[in-house]
Amino acid sequence: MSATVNAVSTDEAAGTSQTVRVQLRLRELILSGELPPGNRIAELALVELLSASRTPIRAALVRLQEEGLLDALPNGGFAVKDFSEADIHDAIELRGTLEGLAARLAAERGISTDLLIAAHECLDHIDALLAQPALTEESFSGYVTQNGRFHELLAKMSGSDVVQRQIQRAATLPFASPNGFVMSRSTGPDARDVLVVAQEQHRGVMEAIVKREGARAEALMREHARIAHRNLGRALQSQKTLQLLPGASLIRRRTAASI
Amino acid sequence: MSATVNAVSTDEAAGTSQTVRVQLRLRELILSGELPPGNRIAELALVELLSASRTPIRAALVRLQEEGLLDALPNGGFAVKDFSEADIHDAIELRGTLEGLAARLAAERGISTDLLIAAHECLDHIDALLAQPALTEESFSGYVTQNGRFHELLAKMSGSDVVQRQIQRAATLPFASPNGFVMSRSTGPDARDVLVVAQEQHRGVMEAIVKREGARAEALMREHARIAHRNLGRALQSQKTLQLLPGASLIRRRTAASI
DNA sequence: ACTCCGGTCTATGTATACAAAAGCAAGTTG
DNA sequence: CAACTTGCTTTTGTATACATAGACCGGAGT
Repeated sequence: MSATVNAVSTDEAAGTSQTVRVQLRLRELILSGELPPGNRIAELALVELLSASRTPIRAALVRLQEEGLLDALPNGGFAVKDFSEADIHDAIELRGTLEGLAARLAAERGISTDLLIAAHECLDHIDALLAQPALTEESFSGYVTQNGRFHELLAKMSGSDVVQRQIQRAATLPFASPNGFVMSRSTGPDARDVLVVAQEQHRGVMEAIVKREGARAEALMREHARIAHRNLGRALQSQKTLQLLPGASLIRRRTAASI
Repeated sequence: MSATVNAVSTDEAAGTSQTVRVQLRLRELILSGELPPGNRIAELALVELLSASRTPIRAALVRLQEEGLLDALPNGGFAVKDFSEADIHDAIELRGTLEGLAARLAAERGISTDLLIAAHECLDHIDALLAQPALTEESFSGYVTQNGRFHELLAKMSGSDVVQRQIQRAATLPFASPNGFVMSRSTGPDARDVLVVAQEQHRGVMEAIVKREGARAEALMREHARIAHRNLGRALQSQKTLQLLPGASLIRRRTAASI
């Protein structure tokens, strides 16, 4: 399928098709702040930047638009979307609602032992990381990994592909992702405390699911997502912690001086 | 932008670009049951069927895949997705949850008088339609219009583009749409009663939103969506009412004899 | 007769060529 | 001096050509 010589200039992981490679690379460019929001994206620039022809680039742009990272301009072309603080707040609330739905469905329908075991492995892992009084950068990285895995498992526990898919879509926005603001909180005295609280909620949700307490599982999962609200507020106050947030450049500050 | 002669074979509404035209026509083909689920879609067949080149067809296919109507096959190409009864159930629950979120946000944040007036106009219109003891086909059509408009307005009342967008995405599946099963219930003795109940819930939600009762608004909206669950069960029992459901061919019957 | 292998062929992914519309700049005119 | 117009340039949307990978079919061998 892949045509011609497939001149892989950047010899990095490009095992897949051009379209996928371009899509991944484009997402990186958007979230890292190159390709600033608002301006129209010139396809020709991407051609030489990504060393692919316009066709796969165009396909990737369409996919990213459907994902919600790009806006379709009225006269053709795309621009990187920007998000107000309110948008981010709502995106977090949205993820919480969807994860709450997943938790409720899991509780009502029951989950497979495989998923139960995997989830408990996750949580045990996090407990081990939090057992130390002080957190290293490594601990944080480990938490991020396991936390992401737990949320992924929870979506699966819903037992519904439709719900799982929608959760994945809602978490595409980097700030709405379960790990969105975790790294931005890695410094500071109460860094560990936040994770301890989050982990307590993880345990609570699993207990509720096992006990078939749907309403409790849902409420806990919603509240769990709301940790991100507080983290958002803190992150916006400090330019330093904002740097740790992927896609920080997409946030449209209220006090925007430009234009 | 639009190249060449733009040979509009079917001279129907084609004011927009080729891609949009193809996308709309393709959705029709999928929901109407041509392009049966499971089989790979041959792009060349679409070229002569839609009289457009492969490029806009391909773009439309990608968009429909992101919408969830198509599956990407492992070795390239797309196939029309099919949905189990459980999938449809979950899609309805999902829409209910999202509309519940919209209602709660509307209640918590308050809504503009413009939206309030528009919503009440909708509901008054429905009341007028239901005032007659017997329902004509025209009444039903009117209900569908106003019902769709009400749900659209409710999404707007959330005050959040993010939420509104997600609701729209969740309602892409025809059975998950607010009007999905309404037509399939247009016959039968209790047809009017169902609409009366639904309208009562409409009124309840609006009252809750105005009174700033977020939890009530959310719960009512969820329950409102669940009307579709019962309608789904009835529709599946009768082949005749199933014909009235757009996209009925996408439903994978449990007792599928094929393969 | 069944299986394995090779050739052909079709269909997808990709690259590129082309046409038209939007944006920009410079020139001209009131 | 400003505003409008006109022509060019840039850029997108579309059409098409090409290369490769998987599918299908036929034949040979065990």
